[in-house]
Amino acid sequence: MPRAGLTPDQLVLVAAALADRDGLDRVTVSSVARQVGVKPASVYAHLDGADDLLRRVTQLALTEMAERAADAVAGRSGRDALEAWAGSFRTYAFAHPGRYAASHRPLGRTEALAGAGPRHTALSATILRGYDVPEHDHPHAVRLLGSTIHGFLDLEAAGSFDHSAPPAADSWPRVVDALDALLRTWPTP
Amino acid sequence: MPRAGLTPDQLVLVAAALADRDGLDRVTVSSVARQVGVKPASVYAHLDGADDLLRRVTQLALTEMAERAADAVAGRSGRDALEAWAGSFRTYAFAHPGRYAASHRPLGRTEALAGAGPRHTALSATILRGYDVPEHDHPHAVRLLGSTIHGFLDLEAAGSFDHSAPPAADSWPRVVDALDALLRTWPTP
DNA sequence: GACCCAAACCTACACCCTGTAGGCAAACGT
DNA sequence: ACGTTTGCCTACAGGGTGTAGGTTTGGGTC
Repeated sequence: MPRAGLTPDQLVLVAAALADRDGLDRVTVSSVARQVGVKPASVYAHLDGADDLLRRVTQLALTEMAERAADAVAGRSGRDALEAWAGSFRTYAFAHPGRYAASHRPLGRTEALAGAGPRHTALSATILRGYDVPEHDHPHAVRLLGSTIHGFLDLEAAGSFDHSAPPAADSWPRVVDALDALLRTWPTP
Repeated sequence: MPRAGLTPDQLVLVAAALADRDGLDRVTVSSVARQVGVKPASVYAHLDGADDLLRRVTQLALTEMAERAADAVAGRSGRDALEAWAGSFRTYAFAHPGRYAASHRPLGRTEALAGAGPRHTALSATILRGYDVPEHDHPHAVRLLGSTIHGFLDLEAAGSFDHSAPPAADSWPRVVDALDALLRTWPTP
């Protein structure tokens, strides 16, 4: 019986590919083992079980999204930056639906702070720098942006927009428009 | 062995209660059977398996949410209506986290149209009636509202706001403010 | 009131996934 | 060449899904 030469990172990449192809719920220790031609028990030597596997896929997705978002924002500001930033998430969600779904899984405080979380925070701050939102409202504005973008992509992926016209793709630019308008005329109570 | 007198609706209520108490992922044919004091196989006489069970919980949640939202909006308009409408979802999400999670599960076209979907659509239309959004932009506006509210509640439930100040509850009114402002000054490209 | 039948619930089973224990063999260092 | 470590294995326990087929229960019928 030849050795497959497994590594945790390789297994995580396989799991991510499987998530994108078959859906996140089909990612199991067994399916990953099958995919790499190994028995399930062997996987446990490299990963701490199913939870650990999924947590790592989540981290991978968050990291990849932060990279792509940073690339998209680079050299842009204001509305351009917002559009590119939001668009990078949508592109990623389409290209990697399983990874994107994984990115929503709750993480512990430690993992969240150790992973790509801070990079996402920094990127949001970059976006806001192009607008006149008061400093102390930044957390609210960041949460608003995150909520709207996440909500839209989540509902779009779930097919919630499929039952009414027009196509979801038509609404996306309007949603980005709306967020831009909102940041330009940020309401203070 | 006395009869338990199971009905599909009763099993779905048990499943919903289980979802709220233990999390949606703990809702299985087996756990529901255990809860009502019956063997798993017996449940299959009343439901078409795990998928059917979860689909029915989804429908239940959507229906309950439509009812509460309708109650909240009744007699209000404009900003008041928006606030009450959005608030009803948040209240529901807190009171019934498992049901709320179930409400996100994708439904087939037929089920979506047969269930509470149209009632939610009608309610959204009621909200928009209090603002001057052009008729042909209504779908976009509805999607924006839905995306932001769903996104916020989803991220809040996942604990994504727990790692930064201030508490998520502080951001909620600001998000509703923002949506109100947006609908009042709806941007047309 | 006895009887019959359909429904409700059961046992038993096959299959898949998780996770642990312990075995064998390949690769590595000396 | 020879241990030792490491990688992958088999075997198994435990739990979930779903099916097949048996048994009991309770309501309708005469």
